[in-house]
Amino acid sequence: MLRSTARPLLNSTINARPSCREYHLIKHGSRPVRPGSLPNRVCSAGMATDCAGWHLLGTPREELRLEHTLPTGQSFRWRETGDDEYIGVIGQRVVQIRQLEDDVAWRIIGRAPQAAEAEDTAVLADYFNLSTPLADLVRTWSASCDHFARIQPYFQGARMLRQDPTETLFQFLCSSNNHISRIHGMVERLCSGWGTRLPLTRSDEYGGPAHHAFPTLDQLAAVSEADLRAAGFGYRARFVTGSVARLRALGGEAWLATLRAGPPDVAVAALCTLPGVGPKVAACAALFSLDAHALVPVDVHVLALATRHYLPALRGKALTPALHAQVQAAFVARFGAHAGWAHNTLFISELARYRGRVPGTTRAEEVLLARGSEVAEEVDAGPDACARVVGMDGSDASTGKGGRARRKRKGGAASVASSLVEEQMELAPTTPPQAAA
DNA sequence: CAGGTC
DNA sequence: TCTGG
Repeated sequence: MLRSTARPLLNSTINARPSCREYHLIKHGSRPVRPGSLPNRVCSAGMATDCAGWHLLGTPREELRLEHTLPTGQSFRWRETGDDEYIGVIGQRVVQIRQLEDDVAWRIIGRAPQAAEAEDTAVLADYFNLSTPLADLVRTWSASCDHFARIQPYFQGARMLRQDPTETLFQFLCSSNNHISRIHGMVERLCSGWGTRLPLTRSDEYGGPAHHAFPTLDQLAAVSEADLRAAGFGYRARFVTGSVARLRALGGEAWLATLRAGPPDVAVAALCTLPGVGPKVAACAALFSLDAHALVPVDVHVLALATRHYLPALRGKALTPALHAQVQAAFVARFGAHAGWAHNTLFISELARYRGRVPGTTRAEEVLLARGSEVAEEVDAGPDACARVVGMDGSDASTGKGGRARRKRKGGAASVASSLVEEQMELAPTTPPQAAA
């Protein structure tokens, strides 16, 4: 399942690293990690066990930052277990992973019996999509978009994962009309309730909860709608049971995997035939698991940033399938074949927890981040360098029809102004990007 | 009260 | 139409 047939698993950076070397720069950001909290040495696959099983991924910080990749909404299978450290499940393996100053260390702490140790390195490289050089792409995106260039240094290493298709589809079935925290719980209950338990191999060092593989389609077929409602799925319970049935009729996991080889629009169309799967969920599943690197899942936040920077004429419009397509086209026109990856960095920069991280953000943008795009002109009419319509014939864009005339916001300019003050006060002190130098 | 799909 | 924040 995790075996890649479409591309080589490793890049030269990974292969070229030393087999076993000392940790030199054991730091988190600017804080040194206390001695003894990390193993003395790390090893490549197959080395002796005195290295405590740790390996280096070989990814400098421009290529992978865990905090921008694991807890930012593309997977709900990771739990933060420490400062810049996570435990999660990749396929049949329980993985402990830790951010270092200019690399990432990992080790396997549990596995199914059939998960061979010899495959560990390849499985990790595949999951983290290491054959795609993020830093090179970032340079081209920064040249194409001033807004991207400005925010990107604060969100380095926001890498797209290459997750299992079935797992990804059901994770994002849960995501519709829902928030990250709740999705996390639903996915966890799905796995612990019906997935195969993965035995720990280092139980002496780990006292946390048990870990489970994501349930197979056959295991999911045994789950009733009532089970799922009891597990807190709400009306999505029927989406899950319905999609399980339809998926099995179509050929199960193997059929889903064939979508990787075909064009992205075919994958999206196929996914949209499943109950509970619309354009957004389909784009998530395709981008996060089916190698559809150009796809952009358009939710309300992505729509907001797109109208702000690329498609001002769409301001105030509803998120219809046609609009979804327009935003998708604008992203591809600007960012190219890996537009979905570029969108990922932009999406993260919009998350509430990162608000205020980019210094010099205009007052208008702060209001927009908090309130949506409708009030932009009331506060700051300054045009952004990116705010040009891209990849459209201009039929609707030039007229602005249906755009700013319809403001359905609650509260007028006065409330905007007062919220501005609140916003400014809430802003965190401007922290420089940790690796801008 | 936010948040995609039917 | 569900439920956590």
